[in-house]
Amino acid sequence: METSTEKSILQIESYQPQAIESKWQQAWDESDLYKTDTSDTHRPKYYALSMFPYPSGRLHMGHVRNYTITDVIARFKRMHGFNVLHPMGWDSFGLPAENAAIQNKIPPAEWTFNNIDNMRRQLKQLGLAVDWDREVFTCREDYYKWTQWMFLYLFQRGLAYKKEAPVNWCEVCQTVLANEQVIDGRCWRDDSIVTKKKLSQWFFKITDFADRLLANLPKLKGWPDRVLTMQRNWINRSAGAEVEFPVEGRNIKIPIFTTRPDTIFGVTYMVLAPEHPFVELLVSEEQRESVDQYVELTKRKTEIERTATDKEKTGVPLGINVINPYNGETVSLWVSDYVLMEYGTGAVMAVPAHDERDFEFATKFRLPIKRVIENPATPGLPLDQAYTETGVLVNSGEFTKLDSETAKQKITELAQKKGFGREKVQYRLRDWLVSRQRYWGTPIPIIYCDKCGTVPVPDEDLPVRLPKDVDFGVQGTSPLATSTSFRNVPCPKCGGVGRRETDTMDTFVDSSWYFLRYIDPHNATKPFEPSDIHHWMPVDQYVGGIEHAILHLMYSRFFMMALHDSGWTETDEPFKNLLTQGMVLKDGAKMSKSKGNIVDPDEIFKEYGADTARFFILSDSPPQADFDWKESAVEGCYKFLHKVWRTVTDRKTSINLDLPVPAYEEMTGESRELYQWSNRTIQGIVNDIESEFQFNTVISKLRELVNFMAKYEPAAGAPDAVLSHAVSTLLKLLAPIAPHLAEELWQQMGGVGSIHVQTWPTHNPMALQADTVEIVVQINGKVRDKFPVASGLPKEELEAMARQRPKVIQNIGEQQIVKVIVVPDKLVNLVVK
RNA sequence: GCCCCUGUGGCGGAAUGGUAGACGCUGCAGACUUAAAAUCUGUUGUCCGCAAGGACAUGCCGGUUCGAGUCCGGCCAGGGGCACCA
Repeated sequence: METSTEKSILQIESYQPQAIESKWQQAWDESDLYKTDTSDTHRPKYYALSMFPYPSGRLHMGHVRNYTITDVIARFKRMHGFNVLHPMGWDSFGLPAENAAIQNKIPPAEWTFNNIDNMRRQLKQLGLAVDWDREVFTCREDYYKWTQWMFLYLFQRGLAYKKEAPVNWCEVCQTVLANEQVIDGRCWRDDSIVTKKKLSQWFFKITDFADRLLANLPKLKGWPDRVLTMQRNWINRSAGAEVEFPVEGRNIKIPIFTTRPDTIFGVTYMVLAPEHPFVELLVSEEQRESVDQYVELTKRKTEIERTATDKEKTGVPLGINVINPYNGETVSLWVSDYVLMEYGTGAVMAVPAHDERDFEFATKFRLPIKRVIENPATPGLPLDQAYTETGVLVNSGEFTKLDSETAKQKITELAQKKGFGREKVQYRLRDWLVSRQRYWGTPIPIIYCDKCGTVPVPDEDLPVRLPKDVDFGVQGTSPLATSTSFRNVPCPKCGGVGRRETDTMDTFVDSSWYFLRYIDPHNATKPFEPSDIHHWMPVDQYVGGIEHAILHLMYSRFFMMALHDSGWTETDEPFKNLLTQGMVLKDGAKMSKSKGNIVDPDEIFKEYGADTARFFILSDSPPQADFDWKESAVEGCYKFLHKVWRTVTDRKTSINLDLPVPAYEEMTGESRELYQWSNRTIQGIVNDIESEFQFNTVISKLRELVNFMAKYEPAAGAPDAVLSHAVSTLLKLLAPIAPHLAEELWQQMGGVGSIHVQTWPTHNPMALQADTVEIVVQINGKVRDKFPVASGLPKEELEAMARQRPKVIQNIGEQQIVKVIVVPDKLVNLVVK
């Protein structure tokens, strides 16, 4: 039986993560260890940023992974002498708070702040080196006041406007959605089918920046290719021409957009989108009934039904012709839903010979197919499908025999000269719809007045506060409309009767500038101080999920450009380097409530401690790849941290961190080898971190070092200088990943000051190479023998040694050595014939 | 259809053109223990062989090279983005 005294001694001596973690978290907090003085410009700056969380109430492993990665980077940079800014905040407006309000009768603010309190506790338990004085909350007045300011900033520059348009409506969320929030015709949030509604809504003119958003992409060298490609696809620039086709017998011209003006002599009909205003205007009396029917039918289709590519083409003629301005030919005008009103001009010239869709349509409705580009593979043969390549023009009047590229130019030039067309660049990107018919968001600071029209709320009246006297359950309109005190206000311009805009902003507006507020979070007179932004922006390393590849990352780029253009920021790109971390899986499957395979961070903290969680989540996969959470592997990490503890504390009597390291030349045997291990580890880890933060290999190198240390027998009697150096090195290298354990051992070994303000160890270049190396002997590239040798021997000597190896002699036999390749310290390859 | 990424043991994954499988997880065998836990040691790609050793192995087929997981060309498979975008 052990006595209680023995037990307590045992407890102190063994690794107790929970005890040391809360102890150090408190100590760091009290000593303001992680506060950032943003006015200190002596040290180089480093801005490490995680995508801030939505306060759902509980941290999930995706958060743990995201914030651990950023935290390790921040700590690593701090130990490298950077003045590091590593903030945290809350993307705290949004629909779930409102749903909770309806379901549980809790005010959205209360629900949100309760969640924040719990999640902040969890983040602190994770041991993040975050400056909590800079915490921002997008749902708090001191933040959304400036989101409103941003809206007005855009409004005053013509970049925020209201228009009536067919917009995406989600029946479940009871609000409109931005194009970026509709995925395959479904709502990004709840997967329900999105319908079109014609509504008057606020938009941000992101299309004004389409070219710049695209042109800057190659400059973002620190971004993953994947994300750049996604943004490029989303913006989708096409260069071509706009050409006007006059309507026969009417004084109307229909503009069309085409990327293939070289095929314009092959136009055999023209098509309008069903929503095109000219449909109503141009339809003949005979065709009116069938056209009306067709348009009506289209309206009832969902976006998914309409845009299915495998669907058979449908359409109706309008009973009127248009004239091709190039050759005077008259061709019939049709309406069909394969033409989209939102893209180009909502009208297309149809060239069935050289466009697949037109070919299909023309075949079905027996419309003429006229070839104007020669297919070199089948010259003169009838087309059985559209030939969509470029080539040499035929049947094209004066442009015949030109190649497509030249023809495009000349044909466009002619239109320009004659005034019926021009060069045009078209983007797929649409303006960003920012109105939401929801309560829990930033109110749009606009007042409508019958006399003055749309009036911005003056800056001094900001913030426009969210009212509390609202009915959350109201359908189809913003709950803000149910507050009469909110809604009815005097016009700021004339003092007459006015009424407030009752929609709130898309929460993506809130998150489009939060990284600027962190730099100057308490500024009461401006959203931020421009000179501080100049120093701190761009963000040096942004870390977050791939799901924001388009949405948040493009919106933020747009905001930055808009702010830059009036001198508010020096740079026009917010994020210099971007790391998109992979998902956290559990035994190969995505963690989800429905599968019941969620691993709760709190349980892990309780059972193993935060250091194990941090260590494990970095260990098994590189940060960009998906990560599989395996219980047995967590256990392995926990055991390793115990091993670190034992390895260091067991050798305490041999450790003196102040002891100078003897000259390398004087080291011998095991201790010389240990010193080499320490130095190789330092160099290897720095390389791993600098090449895209490969923390998984950082961890394997730490394990190798500890494995060697665990077997190392310190010199008896006096403190061991080389071992002390190894311990000091190990703890510093471990500090960013397992900050609590490293701090505790550092203090126990007599370290001065926090380990987290120590300078990162540097390697001794002399000690990187082991004293003996194994030379591989290859014959014709195949390994035939190996032998140990002192490192650094010259090539000739290695070759001579290799030639004398019995195995080599035996293997070569009668054959002649025709060539020898020697890689010093590595291999000798004998080429024989 | 267009564009991007990824293919390596039972698993996660390592490999500046130079010993493929580091480091782990799992499994197996053993030591310590009355026993268990913890810890430690060995072993763990496949096939042939008692062994020494040998052959085959990085999705497939070619090429460059003294030497290819790595570079080049062509396929195949998986994942992702865009898509009746004119």
